Amino acid sequence: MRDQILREATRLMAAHGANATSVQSIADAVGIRKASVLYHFPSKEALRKAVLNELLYRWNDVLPRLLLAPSTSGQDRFEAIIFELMSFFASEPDRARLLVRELLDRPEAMEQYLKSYIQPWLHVVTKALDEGRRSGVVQRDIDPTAFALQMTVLSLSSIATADSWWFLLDSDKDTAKVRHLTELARMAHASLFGARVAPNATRKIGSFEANTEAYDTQSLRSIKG
Amino acid sequence: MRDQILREATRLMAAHGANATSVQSIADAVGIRKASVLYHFPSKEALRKAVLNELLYRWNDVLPRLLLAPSTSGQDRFEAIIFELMSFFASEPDRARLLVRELLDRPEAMEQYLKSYIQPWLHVVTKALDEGRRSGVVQRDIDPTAFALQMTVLSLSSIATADSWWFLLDSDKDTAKVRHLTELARMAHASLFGARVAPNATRKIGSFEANTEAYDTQSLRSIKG
DNA sequence: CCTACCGATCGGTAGG
DNA sequence: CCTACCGATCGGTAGG
Repeated sequence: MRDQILREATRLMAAHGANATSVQSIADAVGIRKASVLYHFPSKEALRKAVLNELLYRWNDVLPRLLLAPSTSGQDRFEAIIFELMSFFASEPDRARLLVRELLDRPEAMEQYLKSYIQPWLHVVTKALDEGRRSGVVQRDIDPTAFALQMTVLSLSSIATADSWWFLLDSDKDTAKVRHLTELARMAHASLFGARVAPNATRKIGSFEANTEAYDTQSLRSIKG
Repeated sequence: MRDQILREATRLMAAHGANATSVQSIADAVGIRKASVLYHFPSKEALRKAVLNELLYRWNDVLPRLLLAPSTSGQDRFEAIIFELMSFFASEPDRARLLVRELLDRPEAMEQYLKSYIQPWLHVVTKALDEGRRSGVVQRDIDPTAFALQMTVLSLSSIATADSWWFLLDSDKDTAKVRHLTELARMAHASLFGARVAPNATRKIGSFEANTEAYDTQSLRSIKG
């Protein structure tokens, strides 16, 4: 039951914001009384924090795959990191929406979360980018930390707001999503390496198309690569 | 008085969201009674729409400079468009915050706004990028419409959420802002043209530093180029 | 632009 | 996990 409350709270808070989500609306979605929700979570604030912690806990599932990977400065490594980043949000857009809302609603409170969850990851990526820059693989005039942050914000927020503007991209929602993620990956590649997309990048982008099925909870028709 | 209400409403709704901003809090900020706010604007919904329309009206100030410019496909033109885009949000971050919130809160209602205000602009930029691509100035594998959308979303949302994460970039807020905008411009350039930053791009980036003073309403110390 | 007031809903509690 | 209830605040109105 606790999990069910958490799931509905995540969905509603991602859609309308934590402030605009009443405890009553969560209770209705679960099918219980409001007082019962407040039995599992002592206050609405506690529920909000639980939702955010659950989200960041999932981030810890994906982090090790990035941090423990060998610290080479090859293109493959950077492609993999960007792929994981995009997949994390694309596979569960509510995460993206919730995070953007928290960044807007509680900037000072998010600092400690970013320090715990993003700072270490950012440090490793910055180091790898610096190496790549010295060895000439990565563009010389890049600002490694700023680049990593921008790519994170771009993945996060473009997926969070996609429901509003995908129609500008294509009348078919699935096609729009593929074009959205493909161009995102291309921009990341070009920003890092400058030149045209390498063969292996095309392979990576291809896997987005397979991954797109998990982009939304709605059932999506199969997409051909 | 109407303008004063509109100004405080914009500020509060950008900071906390329209749903979380009470008419009472706006009245308090202006220094009048709640009923007096509802004399100038018949309902909270009308006030919210007035705030959004005011914002989009300002967008119409910047649009002509982009649409009426000669439709060449040179690098200068693209640099100029991206500069206007970034300046529009950087000079008034409340705009960015408000727009991101609206995109999240009312995706279906935003469609008509995007159709009126973004679609025509997007069409022109797409055409120019297509020309540039054919003439070899712009990267061949670019998706023009998706690229223009991504750059808009990136400028918009990175400025909207910057208060949360600028400390990850630099302990000095002004320095962080300059690095943020400079890397944003570099990414746009590299995504478009692939190679290193051209001399004229450096000039453009330089003007961001002057522009940064308007980044925030807080007083900022002078930044050296 | 104000005072005074409306019903509805808010987060939360008592008590079982 | 429920019923029943709390004071506070919500958007909005009547009437001046």
